[in-house]
Formats: sequence, structure tokens, C-alpha cells
Amino acid sequence: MGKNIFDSYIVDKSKSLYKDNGRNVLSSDYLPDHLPHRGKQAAQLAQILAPSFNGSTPLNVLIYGKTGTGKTAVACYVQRELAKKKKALEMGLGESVPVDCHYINCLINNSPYGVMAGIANELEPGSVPDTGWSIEKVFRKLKENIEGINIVILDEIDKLFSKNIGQGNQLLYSLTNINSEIEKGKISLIGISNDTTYTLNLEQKVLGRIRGEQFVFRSYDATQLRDILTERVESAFYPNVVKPDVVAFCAALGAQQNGDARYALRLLMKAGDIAEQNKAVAVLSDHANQAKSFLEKFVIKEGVQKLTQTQKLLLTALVLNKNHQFTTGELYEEYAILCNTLRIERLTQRRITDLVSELDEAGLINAIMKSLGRGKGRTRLISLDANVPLEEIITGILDDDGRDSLEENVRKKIEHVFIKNKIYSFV
DNA sequence: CTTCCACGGGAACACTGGGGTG
DNA sequence: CACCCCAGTGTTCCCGTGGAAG
Repeated sequence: MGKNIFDSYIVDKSKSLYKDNGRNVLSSDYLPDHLPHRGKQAAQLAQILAPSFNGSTPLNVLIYGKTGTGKTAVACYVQRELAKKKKALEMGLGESVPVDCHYINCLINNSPYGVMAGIANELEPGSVPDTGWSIEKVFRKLKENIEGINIVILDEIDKLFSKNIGQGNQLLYSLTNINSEIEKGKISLIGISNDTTYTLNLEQKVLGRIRGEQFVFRSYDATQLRDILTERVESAFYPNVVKPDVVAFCAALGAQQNGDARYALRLLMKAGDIAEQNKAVAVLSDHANQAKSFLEKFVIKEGVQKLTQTQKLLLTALVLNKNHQFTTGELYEEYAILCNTLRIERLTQRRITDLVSELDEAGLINAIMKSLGRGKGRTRLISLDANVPLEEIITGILDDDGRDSLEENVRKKIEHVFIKNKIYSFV
């Protein structure tokens, strides 16, 4: 047998640090049997939903909290328990219990149509196509098929409002309105939001209808994260494979990232992977350190790769003048010049301001609003974020990784520009 | 108080890609 | 098959507005 590119990555099962299927335990969509430090929240949620088994429609629920604070985990945990209870009751009664809980992720179905169709297909799989119908038609179909009490978890519900506030309100209004329109089926919503401003820009008429319970999930601190990680480590790795200081390290970093348990778990998994690839017999703090820098770079590079061609050009302009602070007007000039040399159509300045805002939100650049007074007006001062390594940005721009946001000839030309300006030499 | 530049909301448009109809 | 309906996305166009130097 010759050498194969997979060889160094496939570890002999007998030498693996992970138990069978253990690596999955660390993945973000794994739902453990026990949720440390979230038992109370799960119990409260169960209490709110419990009346559904007696035939009354539960109150709506809004859950707020930053990423990785266990919102989704708690909701899905309760969903799973509810399904178990339903089954048990049905076994006992010998008849079906008309209670169901569905999960919709609004980031994946990221449009009013997508969410509406998602719910309709939960009620009756395949009843609605992914595209092509009017929303009203989807809604009609949904109303046709709805029966009993349906608890709908709308995860990342804030994404419905980030693009078009009016549409988001309209959708929630329609969904909550169903209960007064129809007798045979009811809906209650569990909205999960990463936006901690607690408002979601809900209009008054929608707010009045939602009228439910609100939960705020506080971020985990380092101690809590350590408890979470410790439990996962026990089911993911063989005994004594992960040193306690590695767990503490991951927990501490997770705490720094706004108490993000997901990040801490990713760190731990990466550390485990690195340890395996190095054929180590244990996961050491050195592996965790490597994992940390890997994730940092990976996030940036991946973020840049996903950008549109125009955003990459804006970044290019900033990289070429990495010590300069641009006003929007200046940056637009620079961008226009770049478009000329690359022979591409340029977008309007209005569009560019939006793209700059997106880059700012992504944390790749700093754009500070300043009023410079007479003759200068009100503008943003734009520069690369000093904390972002230049190398990752440049490789992110050039290395498309099959995403094809850059036309091939444009990519070549940008590379050429970088080389000409002696910025690309170290790659 | 004027003046300046760009911010950013909103309407309108083009285009894409799917379903439904005759 | 030709043709219309519909949602979504990315864009342009128009324009009222902010806020500090002069």
C-alpha cells in the first residue's frame, strides 16, 4: 500500500484518545443528557409548556442571551423531554396526545417564506416546496394541516428582524393570529434571540399578541464552563486523557469570549484533534494553546473568504494602505481606482457605505463615525483592525477555497497588485 | 448659524429561479 | 412548452439628517 493523503489524519482506533463516537459529544449540535447550570431554566420552561398536555395553549416564550449560553440546548432538551412524555402518555392511554414541539432555525430558513414553509413542512413533510409559492398560499396550507397544540421553537429569531423589521413583525403576527382564526390547531412560540437588547423591534400589535414569558440566560463564568467541559470530557475521552489544566484553560478562554460554551467546546475538540495528530497519549496545555491560535486564524480567514468580491476589494485597498486612515470618500476613490485597474464595474458609494458597515460588524475593520466640521462634514474614519493579522486577511482574499466570490482573472490581478506593492512576499 | 460630506432609511428596479396554468 | 406569478437578493436613486469647525 502506498502513501495516501488521509494517512496522517486517520488515527488507529485503538490509539484514539476519544471514546467511540466521543468526538461527537464535543460538537455543537450534541445534546447531552444533563445540562449543568441550566436545570432551573429547563424546569421553568417545562412548567410553562406543561399545560399543553391538558389541552390548553401555553404562553409564548422569549429567550434572550448571548451565543453559547445554552439557549438552544435548553429548548431542545425540553423538546426532547416533551416528546418522551407524549410517547409515554400515549402508551398509557392508547390514543394519541395532540401535542407537538417543532424546531426551526431562522438563520437557515432565513426569510419569512423560509420560516413559514419550515413550519408547514414540520406539520406535514413535503407539503410545501422550498420556493415558488406565495407566502399566503404557504400559510393556507399550514392552516389546513395544523392540528392540536404545536409548540414552535424559533431559534435565532433576531435574524428575521435584522434584514426587514416589517416582514419579521408580519410573520409573527400571522403565526400568533392563527389561534383566534382556527379551532382545530394552536401554535405557541418559543423565540430564541442572540440579541440581548430584549426588544426584537416588535411592533405594538405583535407585542400584544406575543404577551408571554421572558427568559434571560446569563453568560457562563469560568467555573460553570469548567463543570460543563468536565462532564463532556468524561463521555468524550478515555479516562485521564485530558489534563485538568487543559479543561481550566478552555473554560477560562470561553469565559473571556462572553462565556461562550460553544467556543470552549470547539477549543477542546481542536486540542484533542491536535493531540491525536501528534500521536500524543494525552491532551496537554500545549495542544490547547495551538488550538487557540488555530481557531483565531481560522475564524478570520474563513470570515474573509466568505466576503463578496467588492468587500474583498475594499479590504485590498485598506491592506495596500495599511497605515492610512480613510474617510469614506477617500476609500471610495481608492476602490474606484482599483476597479479601473482590474477592469470591473464599480458600485455606487451608497452601496459601499453598507458594505463598509458589514466589514465593521464583522470586526475586520474599524469604522469610527466622526464629524470633522466645516469642509469635511460627517464621515467615518476607516482602517484595518490592528488586532487582525494581515497575513490571514490577504490569504483570505486570495484563497477562495472554492467559494468563487472572486472571478479568476480578478484574483490573479489582485495577487499581482499585492506582489507589486511588496505586500505578498511572505506567503 | 452656516456649511460641508457622508450617513442611512426607503422606494424602485433588475435579475434569478422556482411553481402553476393552459 | 410558453408564459405568468412570486419571493429573495443585490443594487441604484433620492433625500432628509447629524454634528462640529469655522
